[in-house]
Amino acid sequence: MSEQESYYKKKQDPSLKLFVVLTKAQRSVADLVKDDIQRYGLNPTEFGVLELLYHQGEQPLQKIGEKILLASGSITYVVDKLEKKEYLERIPCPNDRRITFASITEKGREFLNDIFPDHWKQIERITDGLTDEEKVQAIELLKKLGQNAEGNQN
Amino acid sequence: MSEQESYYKKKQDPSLKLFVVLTKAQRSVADLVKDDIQRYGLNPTEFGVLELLYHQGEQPLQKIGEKILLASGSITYVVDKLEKKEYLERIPCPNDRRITFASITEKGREFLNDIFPDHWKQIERITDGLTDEEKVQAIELLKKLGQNAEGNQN
DNA sequence: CACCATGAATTTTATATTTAACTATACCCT
DNA sequence: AGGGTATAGTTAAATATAAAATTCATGGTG
Repeated sequence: MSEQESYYKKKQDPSLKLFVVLTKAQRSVADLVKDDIQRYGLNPTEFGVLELLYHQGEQPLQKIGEKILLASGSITYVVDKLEKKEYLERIPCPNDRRITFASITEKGREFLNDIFPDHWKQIERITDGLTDEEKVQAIELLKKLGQNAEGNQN
Repeated sequence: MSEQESYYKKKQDPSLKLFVVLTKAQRSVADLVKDDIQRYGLNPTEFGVLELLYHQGEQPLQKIGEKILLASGSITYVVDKLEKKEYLERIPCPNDRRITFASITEKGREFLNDIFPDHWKQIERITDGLTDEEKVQAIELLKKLGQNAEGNQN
């Protein structure tokens, strides 16, 4: 089989196609969500950290890294930025002096309360290419795909 | 409705859930593909550019940026790197001296021919959480989602 | 108790990417 | 032809992220 034939055959392959289409869709969606978030003066990472603290309460920096998938050095960096904006504060752990908690401030909480409604509306708009039934389908498939891929990490 | 209730209600919302799950799945998959590509000494962007030239022939740098969604400054950067590795060369356009083409070299072509088979195998492995039928379903849904989101960019 | 392996956070360094400013060329248009 | 405007690519600066080295604290074990 020639190079060209081999390529055209491969382009039909569901695995490869899925990878390409997953990449593009996520990129398109993420770019629009990013535009939305930037209007509020945050980038998606900062927003993600703040959201985490809002919903799950104060966390050791370490844990934040695990949940948001960010290297420890990067955590220090974004927590610094959020602290400068006064949306969170560092709280030393009394029992274990190696540990520092990050905790959302009242200002941070109010900030999120202010922007959530419109933010959610934007996400609905951005994803309105699919009906609710299709979204549920997509969620199931993506969950399966993602969980399996994670498990493969060795 | 309290903040907490509002949050828990929102967590059920298919749009928001879809966004979260799309982000995570893509991240898991992309990380593994990245590991695969790095074994060959490239990062995903370099790989993407090279693949584009392999499949679609020489391109004005400008066009590469449009197709890969990369700012013009970044194009210069990755094309420089690929040129240093001798996987591509710059070719000035004779008709329009503003334009420079990037063209894959023989070395670059051989390189991709060497790695494609295993690369495809890896992608199959990474996506094997879904059956072929599910992949086809997911492709349709993601295509629809992505195209619609792109259209929203105004 | 003293030592050492581990773990958490920071610091530093490297890499990737975007944005903005700049240069050169081409096109238009009267 | 000349002047204005748009386009391609590069350069430089700013930002984001990852990777590696460093510091400090803890807990276990000989």
